Amino acid sequence: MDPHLLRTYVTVARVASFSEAARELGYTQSAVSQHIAALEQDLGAPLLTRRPVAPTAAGERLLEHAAPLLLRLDAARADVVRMVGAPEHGLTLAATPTALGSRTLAALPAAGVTLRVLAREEIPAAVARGGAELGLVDGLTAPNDPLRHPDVAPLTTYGVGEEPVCVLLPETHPLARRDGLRLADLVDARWLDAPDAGLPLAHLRRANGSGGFCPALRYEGTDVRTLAALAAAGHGLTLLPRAAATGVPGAVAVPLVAPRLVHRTELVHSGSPRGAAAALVDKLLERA
Amino acid sequence: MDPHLLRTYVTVARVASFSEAARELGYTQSAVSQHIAALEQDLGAPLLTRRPVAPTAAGERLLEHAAPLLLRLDAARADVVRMVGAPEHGLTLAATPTALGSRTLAALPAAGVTLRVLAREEIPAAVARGGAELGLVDGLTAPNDPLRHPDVAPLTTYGVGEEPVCVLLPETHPLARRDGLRLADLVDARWLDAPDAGLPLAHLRRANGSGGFCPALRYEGTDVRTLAALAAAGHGLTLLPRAAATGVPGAVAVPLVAPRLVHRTELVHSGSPRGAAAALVDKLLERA
DNA sequence: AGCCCCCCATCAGTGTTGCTTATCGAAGGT
DNA sequence: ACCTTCGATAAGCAACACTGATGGGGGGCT
Repeated sequence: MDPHLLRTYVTVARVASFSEAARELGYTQSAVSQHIAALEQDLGAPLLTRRPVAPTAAGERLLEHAAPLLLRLDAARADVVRMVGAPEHGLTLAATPTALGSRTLAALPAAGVTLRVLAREEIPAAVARGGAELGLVDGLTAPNDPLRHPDVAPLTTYGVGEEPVCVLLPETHPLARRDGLRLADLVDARWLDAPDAGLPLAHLRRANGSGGFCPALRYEGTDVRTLAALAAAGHGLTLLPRAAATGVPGAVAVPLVAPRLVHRTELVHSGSPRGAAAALVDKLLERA
Repeated sequence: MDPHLLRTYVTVARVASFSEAARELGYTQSAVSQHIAALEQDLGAPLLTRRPVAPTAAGERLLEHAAPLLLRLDAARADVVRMVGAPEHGLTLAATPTALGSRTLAALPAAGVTLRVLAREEIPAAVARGGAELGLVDGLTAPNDPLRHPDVAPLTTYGVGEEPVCVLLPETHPLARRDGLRLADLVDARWLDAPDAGLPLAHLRRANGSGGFCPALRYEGTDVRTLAALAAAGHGLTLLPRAAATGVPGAVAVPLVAPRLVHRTELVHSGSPRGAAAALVDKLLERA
């Protein structure tokens, strides 16, 4: 179970080709073939069908393990190297679009910041790997409940703020005049599924304890304005933190009153931040 | 960052000796020395001080990563091998002592079961490694909230039951006549700290949102009767699920009424259980 | 059908790696 | 001051991992 073997295995599984994987990894096709054979012999079972190349049942299982494993490996090396190497000057911050409130933006230092907008699940990974010193993740929870992050590595998280959640509806929507909405009444509505820009429907399903919330349109970008425009145009409802939901032309933001959910954003970093990262952490926390 | 190097590194750090680690791993002292040197060169920093052998700051950091990493590696191999190998006949169940309610015990098949009582945090690891097919973990949460497990591997968990929580007090205790107790009133009481037998104080601190709950006596065994006897003898309070707290001679069990916490037990397994394990899972879930 | 091409498996060869044995310098105990 | 113990280093050897070449089997195109 050498990590190298695992790495070639996942690439082979991804590109569904030995030769292509070899090219990608800079090996010969022969080496890749031997890697897979070694893994299969080690585990005592075929992992891939050949022609077409596709994971077997055991292979699927291994895939589930391999990705987080390799991620953790990268995270470990990055974490140790980071605390050894010189504190770089630039500061990279990975965040979801909805996690970037005005307070956060105001706290950023004037220069030398790289802001990287990523999908929600990629942020802990990016911070762990060292692609970003700090991460801002948001999500839906009960007040004061921490978010659930994929546990990719030993990361530290702090809550940096909670905000009410609103449903964004077109002005013409029959419910647009309400003062507050109950989630249970919206189970059968048409929803936008925008896991990277808005708040994921999966959080809603979990909060509501049941299924429903079938998506009418799926938006795969990370641009909140587009998402809001989609909602205003009547393509479906979406949830946004209040600040992001107000002032959208053609749409109104109605607070969600039941269940009691908040839009919570958390700061995540690995180990002990240094330099500009540490300063930003302090700045964000002192007012939290 | 070969796992072999990592493994020798953690053993060296554990036993604080190159030579001793070499003996334990079946290497020569020279090999161990080279392993550590390779790691240090790879990461670009010393990981251990020599004479005495102790981890440096970077080494400490690496240690935090290494243990879960190696665990996941074992878990991956065990998981794949498990679904390939023949379904063994015996069934091994790992559980905390307080997770074993009468309902669970009644559901066990008549023969061929190995029951392994472990500390709370070891159970997910044991299930992941394949040391047990199934695990039963318990803990304190808000009603219907899932427990938080250390995320050692992709494991599946189901709730199998929730039960009221009681404070176990000596009969002579001034609060023993109460119908219910509030946690906030007990912050400054003397508590037993029995992380493996009872319910960990850390859960309490988290639920109560603050510190306090300083332990008067620490009990490191896994025997609930002893723990109850300690409480009855006045060495400190402890929390137990109602079933385990009732009928203790010399002690009374008073329900905890605020905050609303329940003793929740969850069934954890990895992948798809087969044979006797699958039967037990069904049996436990159908009545949940 | 026949042909060709692409893909994966296998084999032999080779450079590198990883472990062992042997030896040295340094620190601590007696 | 001696001896023991511990970790670092050097040299040698065996196993390993990768390369390049070759072979067999399918699918697609004509």
